[in-house]
Amino acid sequence: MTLDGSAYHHGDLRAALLTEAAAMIDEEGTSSVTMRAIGRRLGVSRSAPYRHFADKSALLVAVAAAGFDRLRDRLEAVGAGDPGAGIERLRQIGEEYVRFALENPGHYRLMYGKEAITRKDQPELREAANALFDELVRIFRTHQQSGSIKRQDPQVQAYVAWGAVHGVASLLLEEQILTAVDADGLIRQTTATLLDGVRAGR
Amino acid sequence: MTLDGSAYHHGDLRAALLTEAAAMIDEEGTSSVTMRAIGRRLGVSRSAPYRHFADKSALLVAVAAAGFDRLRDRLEAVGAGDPGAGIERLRQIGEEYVRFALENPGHYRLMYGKEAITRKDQPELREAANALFDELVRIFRTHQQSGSIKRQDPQVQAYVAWGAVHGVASLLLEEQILTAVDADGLIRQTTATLLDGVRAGR
DNA sequence: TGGATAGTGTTGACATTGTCAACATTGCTG
DNA sequence: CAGCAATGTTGACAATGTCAACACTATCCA
Repeated sequence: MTLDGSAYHHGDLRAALLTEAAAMIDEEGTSSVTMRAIGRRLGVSRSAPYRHFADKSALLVAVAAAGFDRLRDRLEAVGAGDPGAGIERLRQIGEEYVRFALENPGHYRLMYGKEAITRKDQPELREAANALFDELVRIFRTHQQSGSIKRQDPQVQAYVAWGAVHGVASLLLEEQILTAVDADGLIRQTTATLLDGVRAGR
Repeated sequence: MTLDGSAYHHGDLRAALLTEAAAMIDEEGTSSVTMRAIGRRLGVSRSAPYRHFADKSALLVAVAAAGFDRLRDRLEAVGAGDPGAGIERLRQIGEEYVRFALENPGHYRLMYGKEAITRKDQPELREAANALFDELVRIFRTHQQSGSIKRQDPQVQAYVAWGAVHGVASLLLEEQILTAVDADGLIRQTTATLLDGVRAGR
């Protein structure tokens, strides 16, 4: 590969496509991502992406999967400096989850919106989401063993928690929440209610 | 309007567009709704819908709003024959909510997916969603007065509950749930956790 | 009654988009 | 250095949303 600016080959177009698509999605929504537009922004022709992704849907799937990876990294980092912080870490993780969604609205929407992504089970996306979920289950299992939360199927417990934070994040993103309601307070009460519902010893 | 089959005018195209679009959405997803396809199914030309909706987005907004209305009707009907059924009604409403989502997957996705709907605050959709929310708030307020649940801002309480059922519905819809997990059990545990978290007297 | 007029539906046209095929350029490997 | 695989470009095409110009119909008023 050449290093001068007039390179015929881009260098690392695949990675550039992923970050540029993510940026466009957060700036102007998924519908603003067209093959021509993304090519223009990267100084590349409209069909160059086809050398790296089978079609537009595959590109979006990869972007969504990368989103799950980033989200997982952020959640893993919560309380990493203070291990064994007890049940409080659960609350912090839940709040970090919602924060991620609010900071990356378009990206987050894509992660859950299969609309823009044509059928065909996309294992890449499924696996990224599952990795995030497994992390959650592990945390719940740990807290069950330490006796701080109810002993229930940790998978179901994790799904309930995941659903709750995802739901609130989704409502906030879609601006379904009245402006009179304080978003931070809503997020806090969501995690608080969840913890009250799952805490051991009634 | 004429009554023979070769009518130039459809009769009630507006209503037909709404139900047909909803049907197509649940059958093959929002992306399958094209002006040409819906016209074909209704025996009408591609641009006939423009006499009733400003553009495709406006049609989808109307479909989504109708979805919120139908959902509200169903939730209002829960326990209507057994008034004052206590806190148990909350659980039933939550479960009915998820059931609606699972029975109308495409329609439900559209209600919350602003992707397919181009910007421009669509007051019709906002109002339909708010009507549903107001109904929820009223129910929580009632239960607070009867002393069965914690005295908190009922709006926030309603948002937490709404978010939780919406989140679980969304995970189920997007097939983000492992097949080994029982969907009915997950739904029940969601409402149970929520109620435990909100019940008065710890 | 009959004709104006607004409402409703149709066809033609155009720009945009995703995608494929054919071709061009580059980098790497023997 | 020859050749081959990887990567990028342009031309073309079908599908789509949408608008303008035109056609048909119902309704209401003189």
